[in-house]
Amino acid sequence: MGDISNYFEGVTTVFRNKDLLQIDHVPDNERLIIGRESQLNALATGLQPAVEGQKPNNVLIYGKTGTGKSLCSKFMARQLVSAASENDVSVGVAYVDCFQDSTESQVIRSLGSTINDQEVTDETFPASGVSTSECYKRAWRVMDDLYDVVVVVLDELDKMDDPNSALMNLSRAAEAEKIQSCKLGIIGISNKPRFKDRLNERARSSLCQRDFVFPPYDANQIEKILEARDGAFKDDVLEPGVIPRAAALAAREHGDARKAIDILRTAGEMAQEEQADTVREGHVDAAQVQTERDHLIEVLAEQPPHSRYVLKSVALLDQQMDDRAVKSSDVNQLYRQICTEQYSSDPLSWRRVRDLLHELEFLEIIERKRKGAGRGEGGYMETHLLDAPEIVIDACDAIESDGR
DNA sequence: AATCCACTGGAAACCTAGGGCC
DNA sequence: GGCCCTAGGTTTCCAGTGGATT
Repeated sequence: MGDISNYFEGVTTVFRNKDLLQIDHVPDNERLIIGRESQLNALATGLQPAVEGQKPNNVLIYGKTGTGKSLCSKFMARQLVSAASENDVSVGVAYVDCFQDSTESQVIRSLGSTINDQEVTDETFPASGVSTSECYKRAWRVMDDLYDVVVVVLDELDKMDDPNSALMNLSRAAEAEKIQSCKLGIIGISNKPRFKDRLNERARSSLCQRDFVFPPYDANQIEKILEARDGAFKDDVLEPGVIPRAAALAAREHGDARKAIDILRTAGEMAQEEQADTVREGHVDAAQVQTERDHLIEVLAEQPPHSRYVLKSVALLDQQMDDRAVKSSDVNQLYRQICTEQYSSDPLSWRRVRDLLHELEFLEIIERKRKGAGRGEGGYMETHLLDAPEIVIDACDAIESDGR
């Protein structure tokens, strides 16, 4: 081995175990989960029967982003698997993010392929080419073949196009004798408390056997959460004010622990980049701006290019109109102009632009209100950006230049 | 309270690309 | 090879809507 490693020498690192600050990191000790004792207990009670190989209760969980819903569900599912295996009960857990897999067909495919073991069952779950009902049948066979109990975690359930049909099919699997020996339990996770209203009678009664709420964390709890993960850093790297500062910033926005952890990790990365020995409060403030931009870029990068052109038009109008409302038809006008002049591509139809605006609203990047302008003037939609226009424009441009 | 209009958003249909099964 | 499936992006058509003005 020659001296190929020079690149890594002499770079001081502030991290000891950065994994602790990844958002999907699930602690292996419940003492590291702060302030969620009653929720963990409720979850455990719901899942309890599965330890004996019985059917677990279906559970519905509400709570805003970053309140520990996914974390607790994953943690408890893992506990369940090991507790059950001591009784010789084999439990399968399928975690499905309905934001990514938003149609019934995608959900069942994703579910199937996570619990599947092709070597044993000889089943496959191709992304296309097989009907949805065939995928269900394959999933039932996999469950019967491999497991005594299967727990399906449906995260971001409110982001599903039509949750009813999938929920009905899953919850009624046993009654309809689709699966013979295997028991199936569902944990549904939703950001919106009103989600229940979108469900029909059957889906609601089966899913909502038990439901409970994850309240937002307060600044104190967020501080403890961050402290619980300070092993991510080397000793004495964090200056005293850092954690309280990060906690305060995150608590200001509806107690989002995920955001707090993001900010802390980014602050560390920034300190490291400038080869500082310690992470200071200044890094935290800079990290907050950075994470906001990063988040925007992450979301926008997955959108079709024209969605970004539309958003950019909104941002430009928002910027130049001071506090006058932005009308969708104005957005369309500017969008058409930007398309031909800046990106030299054919603008999409007016109808499609309205759809893109609708999607941007759904992604919580813009906010809209319907207005009527009066006799002979028609009605229109008032659009507002949720972030500063400069950040939005910057993020759009960053993706464009990054894209190739 | 009736009117009026541009805008809104649902529905249907089209197209392309990707793929499985017999 | 023919027939079946799904997905994503788009267009076309159109009934419905809000609220200031009459």
